[in-house]
Formats: sequence, structure tokens, C-alpha cells
Amino acid sequence: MKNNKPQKIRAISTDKILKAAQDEFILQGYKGATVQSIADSARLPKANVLYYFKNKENIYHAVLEQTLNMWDEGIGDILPEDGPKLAIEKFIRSKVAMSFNNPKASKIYAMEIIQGAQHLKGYARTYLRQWVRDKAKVFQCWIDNGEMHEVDPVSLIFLIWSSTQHYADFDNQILTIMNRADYETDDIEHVTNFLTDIILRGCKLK
Amino acid sequence: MKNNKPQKIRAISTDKILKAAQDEFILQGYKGATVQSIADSARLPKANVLYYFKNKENIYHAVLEQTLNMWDEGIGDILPEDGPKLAIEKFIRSKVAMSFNNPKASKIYAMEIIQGAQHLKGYARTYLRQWVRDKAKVFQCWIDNGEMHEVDPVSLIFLIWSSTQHYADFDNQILTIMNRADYETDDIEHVTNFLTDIILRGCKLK
DNA sequence: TAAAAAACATACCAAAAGGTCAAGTTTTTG
DNA sequence: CAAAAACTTGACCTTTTGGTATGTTTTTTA
Repeated sequence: MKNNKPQKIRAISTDKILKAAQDEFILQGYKGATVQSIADSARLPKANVLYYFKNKENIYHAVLEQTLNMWDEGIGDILPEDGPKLAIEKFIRSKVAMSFNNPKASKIYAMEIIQGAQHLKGYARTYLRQWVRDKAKVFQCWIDNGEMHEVDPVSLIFLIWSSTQHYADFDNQILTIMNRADYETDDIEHVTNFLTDIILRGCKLK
Repeated sequence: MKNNKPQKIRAISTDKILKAAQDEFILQGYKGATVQSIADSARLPKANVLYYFKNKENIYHAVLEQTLNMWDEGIGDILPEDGPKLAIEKFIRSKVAMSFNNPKASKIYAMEIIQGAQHLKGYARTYLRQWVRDKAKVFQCWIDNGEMHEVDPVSLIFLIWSSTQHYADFDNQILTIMNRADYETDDIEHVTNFLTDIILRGCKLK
């Protein structure tokens, strides 16, 4: 009867559910998002949602996992062969793009961390800590080689993370203050240029 | 019988409740924080909590109000007579101090904004928007006078907000990455110096 | 010190929400 | 094309939770 696409029904439904769940978890928090509200938002009956995900916690875990994958992809990279200037430029650019193109992932992540990183303790302790150490080491090499002014690499990473993610997490506040309804494509360039400019000069790389 | 202090019982109890509520709202979100858990955390029976605050929403509003007052106090100021260098220094210093000394207020505020600023729409649209405009104007004057390199003032304010508040909102992540249990007093100085250094140089004020 | 006001506490209720069940329908597979 | 697997869904059950009702104790006040 129905005009079924070649894709598996499962893939379509779980995708709808996860999108709906992401929205609900951001707007209402973990406890505030009800299975019913997720189901409504996904236009599926509640029992159907529970058919694909055994329980609410599983839905949340799936959303988190999806979020972390995006974070990983969008985290950018800091390559020794790029040299400090290009590496910082690329890092800022990819993080800003990430914030504007996928603010929801950033928000889910931010809420999770603010609330004590209950579900992400392991992630931060292993993966993230190692990432920061590795990249800090790259910066330190550049500093030791005289390619870069002496700045604390870890603080620099935090600075870039915070200043870029701010545009995702606080988009409501930013838009309200600027009296605008939505971001426009130009904004990505403007913010990228601003942050790159300030931070590169801050590191005496400009 | 009991050794009652001269303070009003009401003041003591509401204070205990608000402190407990702040903790619970941060850890569990609005819906996740139950009146019972707030009562337990405040070591009062639930009915007693509801005796002072008619309902849960009132508790939350009181916490928010308290938070906004702190935000106002800690927001620092940007005075024309200070000139750009000193003004930025003072601004960063007060925001960093705020983040380290009162991370909970920052977290409540951050969660509220991330979740769509349901209860703060008016605040951002009126008070905050005006504040940013006023301060941006001060920066613009300095730029026009040639006291300061041309940088977008609004973006600069966002940069300082984000980079300083990050140490409050993401304290869990930062401490985990740095493999530490708590911030120490030195950290405030270190972060203040780092951010002041980078940002002032970024603005060609150093 | 007695009456009034404030504070405390137990028991209870109705609504909401997570989750299960069982009976159906559709789709896939051999 | 028939059997099996996958999917859909309304009804139901149990626990949690916000909030109330009511009565008691403590503190203040006149």
C-alpha cells in the first residue's frame, strides 16, 4: 500500500526519534523530556518509540553518542606540519563552522558537562584528556622551536573552544542582543575572521 | 528550647532552600529536581519547603532572580575614563573572579539560555541588549579616537564573556582534563593573566 | 502569660510519566 | 504464497511527584 522507500523502516524511524529526542532534551532537559513528547514530536505513538529504544535512557544515550561523533568530526585537528599560524586558523575555522552548522550537538554536550558530565566522565578522562595533551605538546614544540610566542597551550585550547562554542550554546542570547531572528551565512565568516584575528595577534603570530 | 539565632527563621530557611535548590537545579535540571530532593538537601520536610514557596516554579524563579543579581554585580563595568587597556583588564578580571567564585550562578544562567531562555527573554531583550549597546559605544569611541585598534566591539564582549564563563560552566571538564580535583587560588591569577595578555595583544593594546 | 501568628510535620490525593502487554498489521524471506 | 520476522498501536499498570489538607508545636506579641 504505502509508498515505501528502499531504506529500512528501522533507519527512518530511529532517525526521526533521535532528531525529536535531541530537540526535546535540549528544550526540557533529560527528566523534562517525556517519552510521550518525543513520540509526539516524531509523530509516532509512544509504544512505537519504546519498541525501537527499550527505555528513555537508551534514547538519551543514543543522542549523546550521535553528539560525540559529531564533536569528534568537528573538533578539527592541529597538525605539526601546518605550523602554528595555519593550525590555529584551521582549528578556529572548523570549530566556528561546527557551532553554526550544528548548534544542537554543542548544546547537548554543554548541558551534559554543566550538569556534572554524569554520562561522559569516561570520555573526558580518557579521550579528551589525551587529545588536549597531544595537541598541547604540538604547541609546546612550536614554542620551543621559536615558531611561536610563549603562551600556555592548554589555556589556548580552552580559549578557542569556549569562544567558538559560545555561538552555538548561547545563540538565543546572541541573537536577542543583536535583535536578529537567525544567523546568516555571513556571520560564520565574520566570527571566524574576528576570532582568528584576535587570537593570532594575541599569540604574536600576526 | 532551641538555641535560636536573632535572625528571622524565615530568612534562614529560605536561604537553605534556595542554596539546596540551586544545587538540585544544576544537577538535575528544572524538571529533574524534585521538591522532595530539594527538601532533603535542605534538611527540611517537603511540606515545609512548600510553606515558604508556594510551588516549585516559585522556587526556581527565586533561584533565577538571585542568579541575575549576582550576574549584575559581577558583570564588571567598562568606563570611558579608564581607557581601553585598563577597562578590558578590569572587565576580564571581574568576570574571571566571578566565574571562579560563583560557578553555580553561571551554570544556572547558562542552562537557562541554552534551553531557550524561557524565563529570561525579557531580561536579554531589554537589560542585556542595552548594556551591550552602551558598552559597544564606549569601545567605538575609543576606536574613533584612535585609542584602540579597530575591532568589532560586540564580538569582543562575546569573546570576553565566553572565555571567562567557560571556567565556571565547564569546570568539570577542565578539571578532569587537567587531572585535578579542584581549582586553586593561583588559577584565578593564571587565567586572568592569560586572557588579559592574549586579548589585549589581540586588540593591539600591548 | 495568654492569644495570635509563624513554623513544622504527617497523611493523603490526583495527575503525569515510564514502561509492559497482547493483539493486530505489514513486510520480508525462503 | 505461506511462514516468519518486523513493525504498529491502544489499553493498562505502577511509581513518582507536585501539591493540599489538617492538625501540632514553637515563637512572637500585646
